Amino acid sequence: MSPGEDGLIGIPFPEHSNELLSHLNDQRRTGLLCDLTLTSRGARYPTHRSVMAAVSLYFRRLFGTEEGHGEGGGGFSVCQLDCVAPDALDALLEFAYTATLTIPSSGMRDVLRGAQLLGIQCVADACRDILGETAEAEGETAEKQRAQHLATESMAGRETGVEKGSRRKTDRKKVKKVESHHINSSGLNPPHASPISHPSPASDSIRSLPSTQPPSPEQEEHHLNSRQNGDHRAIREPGRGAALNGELLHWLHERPRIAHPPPGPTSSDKLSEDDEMEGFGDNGMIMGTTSITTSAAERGVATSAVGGGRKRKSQTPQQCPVCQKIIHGAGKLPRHMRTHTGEKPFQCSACGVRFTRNDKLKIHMRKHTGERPYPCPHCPARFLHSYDLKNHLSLHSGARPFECPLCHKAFAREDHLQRHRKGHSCLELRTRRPRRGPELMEDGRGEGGRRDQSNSLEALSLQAHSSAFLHPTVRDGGSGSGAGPPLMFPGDERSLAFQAALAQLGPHGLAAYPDLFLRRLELRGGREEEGEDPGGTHSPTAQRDHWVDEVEDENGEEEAEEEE
DNA sequence: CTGGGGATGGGGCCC
DNA sequence: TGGGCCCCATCCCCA
Repeated sequence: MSPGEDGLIGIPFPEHSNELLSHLNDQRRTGLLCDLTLTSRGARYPTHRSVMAAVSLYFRRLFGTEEGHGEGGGGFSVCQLDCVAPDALDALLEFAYTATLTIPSSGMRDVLRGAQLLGIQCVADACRDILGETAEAEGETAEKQRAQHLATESMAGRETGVEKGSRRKTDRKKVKKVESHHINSSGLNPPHASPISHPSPASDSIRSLPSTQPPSPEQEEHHLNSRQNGDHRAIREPGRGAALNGELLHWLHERPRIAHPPPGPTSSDKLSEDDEMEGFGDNGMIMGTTSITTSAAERGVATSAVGGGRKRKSQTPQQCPVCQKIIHGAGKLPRHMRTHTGEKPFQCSACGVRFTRNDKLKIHMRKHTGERPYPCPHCPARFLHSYDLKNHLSLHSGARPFECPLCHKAFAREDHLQRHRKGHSCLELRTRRPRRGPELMEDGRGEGGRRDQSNSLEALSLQAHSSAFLHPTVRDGGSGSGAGPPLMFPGDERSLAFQAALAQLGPHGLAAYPDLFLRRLELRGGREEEGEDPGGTHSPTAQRDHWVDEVEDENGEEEAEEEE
């Protein structure tokens, strides 16, 4: 490897993330390098600003705001979070440092509340899913409580706030952000929800603020419906009481509405017009895509929510008493339960094979009847399943939309890419640095081979926790913002917390994140001004392709250098 | 290791 | 609300 290769070789260390977390957790337990102490009702939790900024949107915004003061993360800080129950805070910290959330069911609500307050989306989602039904029951009361809180709440004193240092309040704007941030602590305002914050004299102690409740599914539904009905103003205008409060509450558990690529920096000013970005565009924060790995389910919800044409079916999620999993869809719980009981009530009359589901039996029966209802239009092949046909069709088209970002090998199927990624061949190939171009062109860059980065990167999307450590803007590269928003935003507060997190991760940490790796290439190439949309197109896909091509061109150039 | 077929479980839509 | 049907993601197995 030549010196010029820095940043180009991505050698994944799958265990690194875990080890890193483990070490950080050790440091936390021993207080080593801890530069932030969270307190809750007397309990103190030493932690690391970088970690908290990486895992929590709340802190990300908070520290991003503070960076402007030159604090640089060097000052020892105390953040009083009395609004988060100590047990919940403890659980959330455990999650942050271990990727595992361990909580008693009785404490679920507190954890949910804390996750919402701190902007830990995946935890909030998980808790909310589990609490879905019961939260509904409390919805009305909680709503009233929040409305009352909003009317009466006031800022917690700065001495309880984030920085106990002597940082001057030179920037009223920034102070205001922190203030609204504290409202968040009580009324669940987002740190940047300034348009609807209620700055008030810092008189009340944060401890005096009653605890808050997470929004119920009904509230979310109401909110969603409002959005769907185009009634955006109703929930955006300040001073709308409960409805406004609902909007405030929504900021942290904003789910991805759709899989379409979030706009890059160049289109951020359009965010406010986008349904999914509503309420955040004015902050320039890409919030609607906070969630990380959009599951198929989430994408489904997203589609129905934004598609406009489809109504969002009111589904009452049911919780599996065995695995606690929330099963969506009416009548789906019995079906799910059979996966636990092993009950297979549907038996094939021909061969006696039993199935847990009758639709599977029906498909199975096609074997006996010879029915293959999915014929390939290009060849005589016929298939039992539609997805088999889909897979098969990729053979005809030659499309290999799933490409390994490390070795650039392209696959026709996502699961094959995943399998490839799990193995070591990828690492091996990449280390050898085979010639790229022609091979790739044959494999996946043909007509249909215009790689679908959306799928490709999405397939490589990080595990939930790891993703939670990535800045949303970066994570969203997987779902399409890959329009090439730069990894860092010079002068942008978003970058600072993220950089801090990266610093904590170290260079190897980056290698563990494929899409990050790609973006690092871009940065390294001195393309920070990418945000200016140099390609002249605002098409996310076009931009992404353009961007990826340039990255590869860059690789090619460096290979040439290497040969020299 | 890769390509391909099949199995499994979950969610959405519809009745 | 339950269930049928379908699609999807993922996993497993085999050549």
